[in-house]
Amino acid sequence: MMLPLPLGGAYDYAVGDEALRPGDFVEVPLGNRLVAGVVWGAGDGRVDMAKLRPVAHRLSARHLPEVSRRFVDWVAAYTLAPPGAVLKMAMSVPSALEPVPPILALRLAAAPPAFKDTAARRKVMEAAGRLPPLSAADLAREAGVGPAVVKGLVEAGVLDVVELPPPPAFAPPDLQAPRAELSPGQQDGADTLVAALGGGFSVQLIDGVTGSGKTEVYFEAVAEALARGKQVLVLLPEIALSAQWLDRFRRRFGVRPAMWHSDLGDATRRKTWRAVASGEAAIVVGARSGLFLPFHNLGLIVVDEEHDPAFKQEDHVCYHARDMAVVRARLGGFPVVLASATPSLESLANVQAGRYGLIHLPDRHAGAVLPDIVPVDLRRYPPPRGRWLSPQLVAALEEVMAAGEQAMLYLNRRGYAPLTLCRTCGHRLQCPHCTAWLVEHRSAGRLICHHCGHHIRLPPKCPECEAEANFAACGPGVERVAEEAALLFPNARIAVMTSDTCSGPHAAAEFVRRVSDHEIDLLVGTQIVAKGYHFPMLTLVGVVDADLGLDGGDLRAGERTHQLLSQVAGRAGRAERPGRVLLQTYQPDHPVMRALRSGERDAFIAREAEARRDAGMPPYGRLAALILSGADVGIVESYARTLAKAAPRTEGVQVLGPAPAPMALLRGRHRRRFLVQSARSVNLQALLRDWLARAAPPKSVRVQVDVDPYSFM
DNA sequence: AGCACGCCGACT
DNA sequence: GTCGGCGTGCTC
Repeated sequence: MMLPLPLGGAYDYAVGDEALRPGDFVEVPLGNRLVAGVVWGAGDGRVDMAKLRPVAHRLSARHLPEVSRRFVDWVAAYTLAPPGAVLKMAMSVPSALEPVPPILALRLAAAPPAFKDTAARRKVMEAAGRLPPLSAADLAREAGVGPAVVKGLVEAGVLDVVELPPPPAFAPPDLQAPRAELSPGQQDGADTLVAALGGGFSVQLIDGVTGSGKTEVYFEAVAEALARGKQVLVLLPEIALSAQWLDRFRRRFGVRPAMWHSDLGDATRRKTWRAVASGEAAIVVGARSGLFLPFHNLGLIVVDEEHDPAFKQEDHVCYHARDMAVVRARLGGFPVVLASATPSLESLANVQAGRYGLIHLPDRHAGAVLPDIVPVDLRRYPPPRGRWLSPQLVAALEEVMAAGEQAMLYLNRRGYAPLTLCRTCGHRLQCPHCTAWLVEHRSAGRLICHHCGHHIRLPPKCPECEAEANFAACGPGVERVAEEAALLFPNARIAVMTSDTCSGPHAAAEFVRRVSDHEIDLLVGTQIVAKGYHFPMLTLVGVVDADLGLDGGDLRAGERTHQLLSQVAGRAGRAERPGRVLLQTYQPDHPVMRALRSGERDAFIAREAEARRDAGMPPYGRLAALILSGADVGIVESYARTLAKAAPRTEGVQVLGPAPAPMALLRGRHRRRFLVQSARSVNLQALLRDWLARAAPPKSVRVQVDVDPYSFM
């Protein structure tokens, strides 16, 4: 029996008379409570028969399909997570396993017995005769009487209680709906995808610039898979922000797809999980956790914006949803489609190696041209002291504002200023629980730690030298840039869009509407604005600090900056209006800036790939991170030394560390990190398992294994 | 993950 | 004298 708990393995239980098959959901006793689990197979006999407790009962929910169970095992083995922790993701809606409560309705009995006739009762009978079966409350409301009257009639036998079939949870997509006219290039791509649907497992990468119609191309594959009676899963990095994607889906298929993301309500989660299991939900669009839904008949996965770091889960089970989507498709024997305007180096390398097919869509449709990308050298054209917008960018903004068009300023920094220091003694306001500065959020009137949420008001005195408050805000955040813009353009309607001002799908949709309806002239935002939005009147994008994110020891810093800035640039000028992008940088000759300016992405990626190949880094070598954390720094360090002594000494394997993790203190826990690098031929998981088995951590130290780490934080 | 058990400060 | 804080240990 696999239980959705981080237990290290399956638990054995005694089975009574009830026949159980692998995949069945059951309830079993554990300690003094009952937990739901899944029959994983015959017991392994490692636990004494006398110790086994009996299965409480089988749950009525449809079994978890074999392919899902193999997927759970595969992900657990790959990530070194306990299989139960992975299963937990597949059992994220415990209440969905309970029997569906019947929907009861009332209708007139065929042969009612004699009963006392009253005016109120007549009204109810008239309504019941006129309308389809309704719930007691609805019938009372329709008849304009109190609930007691209806209840009385049921007791008198005049109204019968009938059970209604559940209403359809999700309308089936309309496959006959008129579809967008495809260009010849798009049609070729669609044909390739449709052909792939007949051929078992394959991976196709759609590499298409912003506006090239990637979505329309893979919609053809979605339509074909649905027409073949298969279920389809589309993964988006941040489904909550995808109102525009949903609009396009609705235009193509006439309905809203089932959605799956973390801020669904309980009832919707339950309904969706059940509809996926029953097959009623034919198409699901979801965040990464959608991979673990109980599909019985999945025939296609699309991973849109496949390069997006949001697909990497860093907590609990560390996995990359794009990679696991490929695994899920392989186990299910069907194709997976990856799509991006800026594909990941990993996916491009897989194309090069012949493992993935490539569908290249080089053109923006409807004649729109790619924006002009121009670096602004801040060394030669610095902004005035205490300002962040260079004269060039200000001039460009003036032109756009004068023309009645829209502009966007992009800065990947929330708040007003990333650092606050005391002018008297130089003390920097720091989070007590993390290795991080407190970020001033002036609009909220406080300083916030972006890592643990700790917050304080601006103190009246310096906590160090106790001088009367004399703090200096250092560096810009979006709030500060918006303040500067407001000073420069007092008549412009300026809005700040960050996760602080725009949390949840409704707020995001409202922002998108306000920009689309031109209620906003200038949008200042963090990377939230880079996400695939399409604003026809937006003709200028200013990147306030293009260098942000280039430094730090991150393996993918260059690649990611290139992707992010390409995506941001793609917001400019998508309709007939040409767009312009200004990148403020101190490194205009940096390869990332050169690649952006020239549009020579492939050459840039090829150089990055070469550097990674030389360094034996992914995807040409394997990499894993081990993060040790604990409240007591001494215990963590001593365990780190123990681990270091036990480190594997294998040909082709290099262990780096222990070193303080980039966030040496996070939420009050001290962190040390090892990096393990190996050749592709090495079984890294076996090596790590063996290593950790030889030096088990003390109880107060947590070890997190991150195979294929992304964030180096 | 829960939920117990088990040892040290502020209350009736 | 107890109530209860959450550290750590176990659940087939």
